[in-house]
Amino acid sequence: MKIFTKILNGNCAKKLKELENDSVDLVFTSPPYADQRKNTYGGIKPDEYVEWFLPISKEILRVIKPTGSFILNIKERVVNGERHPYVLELILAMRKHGWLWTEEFIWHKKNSYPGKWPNRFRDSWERLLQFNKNRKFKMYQEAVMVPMGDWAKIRLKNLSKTDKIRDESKVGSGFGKNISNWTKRDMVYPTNVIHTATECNNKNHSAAFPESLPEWFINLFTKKEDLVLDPFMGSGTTIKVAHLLKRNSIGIDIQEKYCTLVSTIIDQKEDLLFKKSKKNETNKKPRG
Amino acid sequence: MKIFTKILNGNCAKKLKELENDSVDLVFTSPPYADQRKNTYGGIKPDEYVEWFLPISKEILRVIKPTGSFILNIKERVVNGERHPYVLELILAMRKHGWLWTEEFIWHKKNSYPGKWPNRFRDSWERLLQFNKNRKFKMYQEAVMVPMGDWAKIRLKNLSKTDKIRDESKVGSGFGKNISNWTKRDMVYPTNVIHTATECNNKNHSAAFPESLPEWFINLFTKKEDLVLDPFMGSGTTIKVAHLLKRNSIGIDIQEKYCTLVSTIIDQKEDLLFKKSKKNETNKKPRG
DNA sequence: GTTCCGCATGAATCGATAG
DNA sequence: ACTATCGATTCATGCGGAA
Repeated sequence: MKIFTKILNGNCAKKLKELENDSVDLVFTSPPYADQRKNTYGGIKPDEYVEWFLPISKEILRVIKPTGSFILNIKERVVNGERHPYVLELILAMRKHGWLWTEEFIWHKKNSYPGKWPNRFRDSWERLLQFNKNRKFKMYQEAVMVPMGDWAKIRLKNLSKTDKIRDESKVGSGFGKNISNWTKRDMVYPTNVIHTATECNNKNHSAAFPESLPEWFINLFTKKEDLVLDPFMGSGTTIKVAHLLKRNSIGIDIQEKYCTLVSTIIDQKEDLLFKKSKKNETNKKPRG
Repeated sequence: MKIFTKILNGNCAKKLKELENDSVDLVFTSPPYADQRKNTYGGIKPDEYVEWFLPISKEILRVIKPTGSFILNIKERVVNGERHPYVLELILAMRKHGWLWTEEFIWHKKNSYPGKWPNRFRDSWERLLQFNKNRKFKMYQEAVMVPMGDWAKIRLKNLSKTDKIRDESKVGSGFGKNISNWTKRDMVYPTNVIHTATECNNKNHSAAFPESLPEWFINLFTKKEDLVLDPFMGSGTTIKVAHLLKRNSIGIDIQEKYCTLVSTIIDQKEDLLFKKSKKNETNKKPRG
């Protein structure tokens, strides 16, 4: 099984034109938010954000497979004490151009940026918007099942303490039966709220999101040898995870240094895969 | 201190006209979602939702104080496999009519039990949209401070049955010691993600949300003797909590049976307060 | 080999000050 | 009046060094 990883350096609106129609299984990306990343993307103004993003979303719509999914990680800024509506406007605009707004996952960032303001608490969540070309898309739900977590444990404990069978009728819909099934299994399906901490430990290169985020969506929407695309690659978290999970991938970034960096890392990993017998040459802490 | 609780029976668009300008400190409500509660509100169609809600939101804008807040609990339905955009359109429309969209809190319903559909996981969150008349509004942030900014941990601390279970993957390792650390540590401000278990304790009538939800916002945005309004009262959770927290309140509902029921409950509680020889201070720190 | 403490560091936001 | 920049605020996390 040979996996390819393509890194393209340039403006993604242009570079996307080089890709074929209906060829990508999953687009997972986190574009620069409005007024952020000024040094690299020129800091798109909130009022111009939709206009800036629409041409890119059109290209993504072209290159994605009818069965593919587009996950867009984005959050609106506060402007003059108010949430700026550009994300809402973007969703509506993308729908007009043919995208289906299938779902909105919530990424709950447990360690969000600190701060206290008179009118506001810390913003600790971001949107993960799912768009599709078609009502029928591929989704491998079993790939992201989780060990039965807090919910089930607490729930089961409470149930066992009180009575199991009586109260179920009120809640309805065979609640009790399902419960007993779940106790036999160890895995349950997750919900549409994902909680992960942001990684603040990278000394060399800060990633916008932790690896577990693209990992979850790559497992959910692709299988091995499928094609993953990140048109705003940045430090390459998506691409690296895709490679690790044996998915083909294409990353695009406007900054050459990121492209070089990610290429190097991917090459190193390929090397490691080859030399898998000698596992101790990594930069991991040598025990003793 | 004499607290009043007014229950109005009728269509809220009309009944709201009886209220005075700039008189309400907090509106907390959960309107019927599109296509829900067909028997009472005629099952508003998603496509007509904005049109239906706008006259009501205008009245709310009129009666709310310049320093007041409007918390709208709402979530869009899935229609034909796609999230319907009526909530997004509503936010944009309300902004055009003068509302400020200050914040979007996320209510994470932690114990909504797992479930799945072919293309969809369990939906375990809802929007709590905050709208304001003015950039300057009242917010009593200290009233909702928590020991270490995570509600889940609070819950774990309070639930002595389950105090061995940790929210995340970190198991073992002196969990009990950590608990004692939490109690020593100072109070911190929460974030804009609210975790609450969905309570299933209402025997007679299903409430849209647990009491802890309006409690949090009433504590955050009002002080004692302020006025709380819920124009879609339903089973009256908001009104009951407001009364408990010594806030004046007005509840409106189109169904007479709800109005009668809530009135009865409030009266009963007043009786209890009398007979209990006023030993009723909660463990919350009193304000004002 | 553990456990514990100290420290740096984030897709931030507000209000004040300066041009 | 409007934009641009700066300082103050604040907390979960994971690392490294120390007991």
